[in-house]
Amino acid sequence: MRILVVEDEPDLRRQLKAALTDIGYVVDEAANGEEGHYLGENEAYDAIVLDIGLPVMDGISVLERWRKADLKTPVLILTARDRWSDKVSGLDAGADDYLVKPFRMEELLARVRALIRRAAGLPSAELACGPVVLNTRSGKVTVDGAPIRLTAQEYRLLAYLMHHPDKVISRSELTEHIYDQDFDRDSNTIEVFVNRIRKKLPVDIIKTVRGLGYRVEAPAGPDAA
Amino acid sequence: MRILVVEDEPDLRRQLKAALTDIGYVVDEAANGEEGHYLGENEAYDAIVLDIGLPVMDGISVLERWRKADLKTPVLILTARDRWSDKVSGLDAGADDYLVKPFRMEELLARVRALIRRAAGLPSAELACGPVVLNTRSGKVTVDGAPIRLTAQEYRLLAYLMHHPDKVISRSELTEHIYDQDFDRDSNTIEVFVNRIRKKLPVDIIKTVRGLGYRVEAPAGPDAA
DNA sequence: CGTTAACCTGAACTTGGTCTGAGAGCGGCG
DNA sequence: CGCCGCTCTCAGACCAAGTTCAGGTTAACG
Repeated sequence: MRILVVEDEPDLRRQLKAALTDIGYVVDEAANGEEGHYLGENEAYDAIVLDIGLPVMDGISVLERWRKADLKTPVLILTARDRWSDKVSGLDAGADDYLVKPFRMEELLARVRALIRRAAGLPSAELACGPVVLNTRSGKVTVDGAPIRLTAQEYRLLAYLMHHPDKVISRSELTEHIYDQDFDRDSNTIEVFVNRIRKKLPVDIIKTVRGLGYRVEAPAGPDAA
Repeated sequence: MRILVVEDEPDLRRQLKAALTDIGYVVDEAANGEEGHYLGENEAYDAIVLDIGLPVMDGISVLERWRKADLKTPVLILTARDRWSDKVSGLDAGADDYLVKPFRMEELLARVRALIRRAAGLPSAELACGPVVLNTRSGKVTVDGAPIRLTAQEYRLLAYLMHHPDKVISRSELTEHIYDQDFDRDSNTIEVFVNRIRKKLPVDIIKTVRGLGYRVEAPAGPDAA
């Protein structure tokens, strides 16, 4: 998953990036509203953390512009404690959640995770596909309860696919979401990681759709329901 | 379906082609207005994506010429944010929709899909013919709810036929719309694919009209069916 | 009813996308 | 500084989609 952090204060920005990176996300950062707005509109993020009190272009305006341009990425806004009304206008402008500064990093991580999960329309923090279970909270994958050791990239790839069950994900969409801005397009790393994951999982939940990309099937066949 | 992309900036052109190809369209590209104009007039497209700010011959002129020549293909124009008036003149010149740069690829894909659908006079993104349902958004075909595995070409062929129910489609019209520029005319691939589709679908919705081509019948006869 | 041209169909062939193993590059950690 | 594990690159093998071909079948027409 790829996250955008828009925060002017260098120290907090660094902390946010570090914490989000630690739990396995790919993070881009913007130091002001203008840059943030541009990135949000042009890159593919799974969630955005947006400080409301920004120089150059304030957070509310950025958010409003995004929503006007029909950007659906979930946004978590950060507000100062003494600017209580910002929270309301932020939610009005289309924020999906808010957090009052100062906050505990743990809290933020939990909320970002929840945003990504809800945006994918998933009911639980545990994504299951047959015997394979991916826990977004612990960042662990198990098969029939037995833990599987995945590297960072392997996990990101699998997590992204499992967040979009039954949907064909193209190679380019995958690279957009598990790498940051600059990455060589014509490379077969995606295939290599798919291969590795397949070798580590006893069941092959990743189907390749020739010419289009990959797809993991939803757990339970929705059969004659 | 076959799309023409007229865009001078190589990077954006590549992205557009990639995205449209990803969702199963056949894409031709032109790097300037002249080339674009020529292709649009001489090849059979189902939709055209046209950048307004082009060298050699600007987009508005291209579009005007097409419309003057009575070309009815739906056209989506791309305009720069700061050239607001272009949008208006573009619509005046006969554009069917517009998008302001920068835009999100998903947005563009949705609009192109909608253009093609509307041009065919279809009310919904789901094309039905008896028990056979083709979903243009997900690119999936089901019969009585059960999914059918089609290859890329099979899908294109079926989609084109189902976009024009009750109309007899000639072999040459089919090849024009599911292949790009250079394709060997005297070949029986169309017949082979029709055959394959017939074998995959339990009901034969593709009727052959001897000497003319193929036809799928409209879903439900209003009454005495 | 026979002839002809159009169409169908199964199988072989070709092509290009995908897979996969081995190894180089790189950074972290002891 | 050297080891180790992760990531990426490359080349060749592999495989399914796409195409061609050859022969069979069907409809149109006199």
